[in-house]
Amino acid sequence: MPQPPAGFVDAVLAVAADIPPGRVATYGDVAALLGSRGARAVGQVMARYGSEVAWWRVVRAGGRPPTGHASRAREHYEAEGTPLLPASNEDGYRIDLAACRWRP
DNA sequence: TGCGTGACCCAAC
DNA sequence: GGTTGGGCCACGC
Repeated sequence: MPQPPAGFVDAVLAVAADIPPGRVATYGDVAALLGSRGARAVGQVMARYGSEVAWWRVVRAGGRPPTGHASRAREHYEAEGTPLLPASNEDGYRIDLAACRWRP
């Protein structure tokens, strides 16, 4: 594992680690908790350091899984009992934010 | 110091 | 219901 992340990165990972199993938070929510609107910056952090946290608990607005990782994320959701809903998109599903959206 | 990048978000057509 | 374009932010070179 790389050296300890910088301030913003550490904050993002801390929030991700704070999300309890079976619940999820959106990138925008995580950014808002950090006092910033850099949802993309959060995605950058997850892309680089996501391997060390429950990245699947951080999803996009609308309950869609991270781009290019829908398949792996789905297995974690089913394993943790996260409520999913059927969808006609390529991922074939979406997360039920109304039921499992986490807020501090 | 400055520009390009990205697991994004929202409003509009 | 889907696609398009613009905006925001932190990071790396």
